[in-house]
Amino acid sequence: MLLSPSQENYLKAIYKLQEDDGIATNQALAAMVEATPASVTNMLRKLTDTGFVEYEAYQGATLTSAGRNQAVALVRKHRLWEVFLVDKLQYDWDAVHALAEELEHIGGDELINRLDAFLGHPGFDPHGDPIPNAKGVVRARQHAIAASEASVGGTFVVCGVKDSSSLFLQHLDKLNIALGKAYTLKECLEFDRSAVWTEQGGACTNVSNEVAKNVLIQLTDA
Amino acid sequence: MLLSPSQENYLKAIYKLQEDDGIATNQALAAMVEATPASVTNMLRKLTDTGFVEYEAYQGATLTSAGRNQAVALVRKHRLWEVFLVDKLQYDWDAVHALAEELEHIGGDELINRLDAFLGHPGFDPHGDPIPNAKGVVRARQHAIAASEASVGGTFVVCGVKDSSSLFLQHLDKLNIALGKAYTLKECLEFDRSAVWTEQGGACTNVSNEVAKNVLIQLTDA
DNA sequence: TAATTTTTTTAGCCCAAGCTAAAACCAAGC
DNA sequence: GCTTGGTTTTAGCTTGGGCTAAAAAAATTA
Repeated sequence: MLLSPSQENYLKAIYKLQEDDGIATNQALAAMVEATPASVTNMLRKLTDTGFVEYEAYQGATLTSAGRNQAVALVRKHRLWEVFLVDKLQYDWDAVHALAEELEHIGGDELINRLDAFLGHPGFDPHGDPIPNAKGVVRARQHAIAASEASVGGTFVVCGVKDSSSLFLQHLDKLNIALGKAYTLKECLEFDRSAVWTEQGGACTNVSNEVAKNVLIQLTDA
Repeated sequence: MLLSPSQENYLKAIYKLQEDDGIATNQALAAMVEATPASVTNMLRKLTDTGFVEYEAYQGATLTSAGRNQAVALVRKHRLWEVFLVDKLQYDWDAVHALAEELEHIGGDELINRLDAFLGHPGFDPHGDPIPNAKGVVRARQHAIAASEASVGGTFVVCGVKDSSSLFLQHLDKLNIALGKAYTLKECLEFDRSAVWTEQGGACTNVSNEVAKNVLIQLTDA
C-alpha cells in the first residue's frame, strides 16, 4: 500500500500523540497536521479503510501494526535526514526540522538505509532523539530525566530536549547549553525554582525552571 | 511565486524540449510529464498566468526568463542530488534518476547551495551533464562530439551520454564503457557502422553505431 | 438529572491536477 | 479550393485533500 505525504503525516501525528498522551484525539491531530477536525475525520476514515488505523466514531484513533511500522519508518527517515543536515551540511540544530519534514517523504528503504550507512549508523539525531534502526526498533534513551529533577550538587550531561522548537533551541544556544555538555547543579533558588548550572571548568548559567523542564539529562557520578 | 512539483516538472520539460528541439509541442510535453495533451493545455494556461510561460493557443510554449530561471535551478538541483547519490551513497549511475526527480523539489537555494559546497562544487553530474552554478550559468561541455563522429585511429575520452536511460547506462556497463575512460578507435566496419574500441592498455570492445551515437567524447591528441 | 459546553461528525462546497470525448484548428495533398 | 489526418483545445467529469457551518454526541457543571 502506497501512502501520500499527507497520509504519512497523519500516521506520524497519531504515533507521536499515542507515545506521550496515550490517546490521539481528533482535535490534537488537527493541530498537529495543521488541518481542521473535520478534515481529520475524513482522513481517519481513509486510513481505516486502508488498514493503517483503527478508528470508530468518537473513540479516537489508534495505529494498527502496519500503521505503526509506517510511522516508525518515517521517524527514522526524519531523524536521519536531520543528522545529515547538521553533520554534513552544517545546518544549525534549530533549522533542520522543516527540511527533514520534506525529505522524510522521499524514496524508500533503499535510500534511507544507504543514508544511514553513509552517516555511520547514528543512534541519535541532533536533538538527542533516538533513531529507530532498519528493523523499526527504537532503543529508548537510557535513564534520561528532566533537568528540573536534578538535585543540588549533582552532576549531569545534557542528552536531549523535550521541546525542539526553533525558539527553544535558540534559547539554549544563548544559554550555552548543548547536547553532550556536562554541568554541576550549583543551587536552586527557592523563589522561582530557577537554577544555577556551572559548566565543567567554566561559566555559570542561570536556568529557569521552564527551561529545565524541557532539557533531558543523564546523571553522572563523577 | 511558489510552484508545485507538478508545475516545476512542466517548466523543466519545456526547458529540455526547447534545448534540443527548439520547440515544445503540446504532445511532446504530454509525453514528457506523463499526462494527456489536454492536461498540458490546462497547465500551460496556469503557467502563463503566473508569468513563467509564454503561450498562445496552437503556437507551442516558450519559457519567460522567470520560467527559464526556475528550470535551470531545477536542473541544478537534480544534478547535484545525482552526484550526492552516486558519490556519497554509492548508487549506480543508472539508478539515480528517479530519486533525484523527487529530491529536486525539496527546499530552496539555501539547501542546494549547502549541498553544492558539501559535494565540492562539482561541475558535472554522474552522466557527464554540466551542473549550472548558483547564478544559473551553465557552462556547455567543451568540444564534445558523438562517438559516432570519431575517425579511425583517433583517441578520445568518454565524457557524457545523450541517452541516460537506465537501459542504456547498464548496456554501457556491460561494454565496460564509463565516463573518463580513454579509448582508441581501432576500426569501423563498413557493414553496419559498428566500431572496435580499444581501451588504453587493455581490452577491445565492439560498439554498435546506435551506441556510439549516444556516447559523447572529447578527442585527445595523445 | 438537566443544562450547557466542548468535541466530533455530517453535509455540502472548493481547488489543483488529472482524465475522456467531442469540437476546432492547421497543414498538406489532391 | 476542398478534404483529410493529426494536433490542440474545449467541455465536463473524477479524485484527493482541504474548508465552513450546522447537527449530533459526549462530557461537564449546576
